Amino acid sequence: MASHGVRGRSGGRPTLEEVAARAGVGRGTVSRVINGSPRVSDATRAAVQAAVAELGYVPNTAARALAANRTDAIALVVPEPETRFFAEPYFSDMLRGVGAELADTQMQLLLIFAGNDRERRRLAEYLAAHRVDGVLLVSVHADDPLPELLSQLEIPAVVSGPRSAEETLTSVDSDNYGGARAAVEHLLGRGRTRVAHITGRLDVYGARRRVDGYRDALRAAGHEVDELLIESGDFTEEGGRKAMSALLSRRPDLDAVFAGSDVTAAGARQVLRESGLRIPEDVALVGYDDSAIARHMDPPLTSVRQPIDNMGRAMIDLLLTEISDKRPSGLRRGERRHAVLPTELVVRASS
Amino acid sequence: MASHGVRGRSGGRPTLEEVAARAGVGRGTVSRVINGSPRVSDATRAAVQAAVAELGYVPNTAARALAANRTDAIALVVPEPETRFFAEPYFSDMLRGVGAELADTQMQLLLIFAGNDRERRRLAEYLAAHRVDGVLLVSVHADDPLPELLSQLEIPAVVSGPRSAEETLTSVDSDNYGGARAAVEHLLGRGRTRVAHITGRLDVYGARRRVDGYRDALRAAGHEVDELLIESGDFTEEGGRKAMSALLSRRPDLDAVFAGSDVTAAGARQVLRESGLRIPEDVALVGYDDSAIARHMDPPLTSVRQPIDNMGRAMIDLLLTEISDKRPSGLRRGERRHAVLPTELVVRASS
DNA sequence: AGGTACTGTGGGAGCGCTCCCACAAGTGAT
DNA sequence: ATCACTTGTGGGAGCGCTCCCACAGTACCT
Repeated sequence: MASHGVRGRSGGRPTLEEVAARAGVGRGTVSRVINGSPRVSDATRAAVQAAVAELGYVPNTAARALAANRTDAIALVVPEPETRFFAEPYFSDMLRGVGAELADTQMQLLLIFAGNDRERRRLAEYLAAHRVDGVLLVSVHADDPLPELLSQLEIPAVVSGPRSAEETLTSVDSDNYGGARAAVEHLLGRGRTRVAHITGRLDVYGARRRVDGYRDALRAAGHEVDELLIESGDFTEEGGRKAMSALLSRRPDLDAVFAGSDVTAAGARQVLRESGLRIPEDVALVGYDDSAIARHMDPPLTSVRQPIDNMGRAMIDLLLTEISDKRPSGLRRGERRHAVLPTELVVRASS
Repeated sequence: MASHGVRGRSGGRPTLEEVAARAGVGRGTVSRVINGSPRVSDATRAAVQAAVAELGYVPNTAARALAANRTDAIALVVPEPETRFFAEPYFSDMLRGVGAELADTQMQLLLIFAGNDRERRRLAEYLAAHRVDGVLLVSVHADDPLPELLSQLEIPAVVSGPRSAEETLTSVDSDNYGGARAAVEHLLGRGRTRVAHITGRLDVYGARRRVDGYRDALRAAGHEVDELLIESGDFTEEGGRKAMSALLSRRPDLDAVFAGSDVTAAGARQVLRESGLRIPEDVALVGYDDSAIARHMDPPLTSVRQPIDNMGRAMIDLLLTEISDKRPSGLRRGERRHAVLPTELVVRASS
């Protein structure tokens, strides 16, 4: 009878029960101490902590997860192939912020790629098994079924880069509107009067917000918006080249360009050079993202920096709130939250 | 009484018991089907599978982990800061291999950085809590306490790049000896007779093996080893420059250089150029790693490619075997294993 | 006929925790 | 003295699974 279920005993690790015995208290009390409940007297707490230290007690995560119905893990879902993940600094910055914010939590971060169908199916299973308490979604496409799945499964989730102004998921974004506005105001402040804009992909909400910022900056400064100075791009270098050519043929007298991304700006720069225009003497150029390209361009590119790591931190913040809001059975506190973080204009030689 | 412990019920997910009831069998039988035990009749299996499908049953990982004393998760531990992880293609290649090999398993991969003391402490706690069934260690330093901790906790582990010929952990490595030997034989085959070698950091086992390969290739071809043609480097570009200068001053008549890494080769190349020596006409150059540098160098660099993604696959393979060897209580089958994967010489214009 | 073996199955016990009810003891208002 | 709280504590029940023992049924030897 004594030697009945010695089977598992997970490598002889001490259990809550043993700690309780050692400290001369009940199981519940040890649990309370471990979980930081305030309803424990100081003396008892000290005794329990001593026992924990002596025995080298470490809670069994699986048992906790089973009893409490939570996993203490959250997933960072990257809906891109791994290659892109490594190539774009966006993700590593994001990961850094997320990691930092999570460091003094006991939450575990899982990195999950969902770049192809197979991986997406696996992710769906994973979520169906409720193996995480919450999900961080970086850059979702407008038609992605994932958000729907998440709310169906009632899994808390936070998305970076909302899909629209009516985003249903809690979201974190940088201030695209404000960033664009600051960029244009900077150009106007430098005495430029005919500021063009090469947009990003307009099915991306953030790109549309940048256009809004561009327009409002002009209006606020008393200029009227010349639609011929707006040309849509797609975030790529090639798109930047095409758009720049179009703009130059329509408005050869333009004296500044605000590009939707640094890469786009790089494309625009090529065309400007080929047209014999000097940067910034003839045409000032401003990009967006403040990526490595911006720093290494000739001349160095003025650009709008997004606080990506802080976005990561904010995402964790919101997610943890959602998770704990959900915990006390049923009733949900707080509304859908949308955090918008300020951007910063980094002025360099191109403007 | 009926509504007693409805508390958790994890979002109303069906349980094993419910599947059993639906299929008209016992709990044990369902468990057997789920876990692919062969001791189930075909008819019963079909009935259970139908019930599983109808109910949309997904096993509860926590319960399984608790009962079976395993986690179905393994950790990929990167003993470097995150920045390095993103910067070096080594890790992304490794991750790709690991991911691919794990794809048709139900094992979950955790990526854990242990670049600073804080992270290392966190990792230690993590391992102490036995939150993973096994650990993949990529590139351990000779004095790292991690291997010791792992064997103390009896956690299966596989390391890439053994620390010595007596590595105690199961290891996977590429054939440094063979790769070096092939490189040197290639140079000799091209008619070079005075082949120098700039080594890697000699506290790294793989670098020492490359020196062995270099020596043996020369001897096998009937040359004797000229110690003045060997200069130690440290895998860096600066180290390559210094070593090359030293070699040139000692042996101005050398006609080939085998460098310990592509980066080292890049350093050597600079010095050769500055000395007015042409590559490959005057001096042939071969690197190691076949990194992006090699392809983009002028002239493109002949280099030894390591099958990093396959190393990742092999590591998973070995780790899974260790884990399952450990499972059936106590007795360990098989010895410490050391896999060595073949390298490939990629010939380009520099030799 | 009796043994011995194997196949397939049901279900008890137990994994280590959290949750919550019960209850003792103390505190203050009535 | 009584009631009503509050604070601190113990421990039962239960989370959903796996493991393993027990046992019925069948098959194949002596």
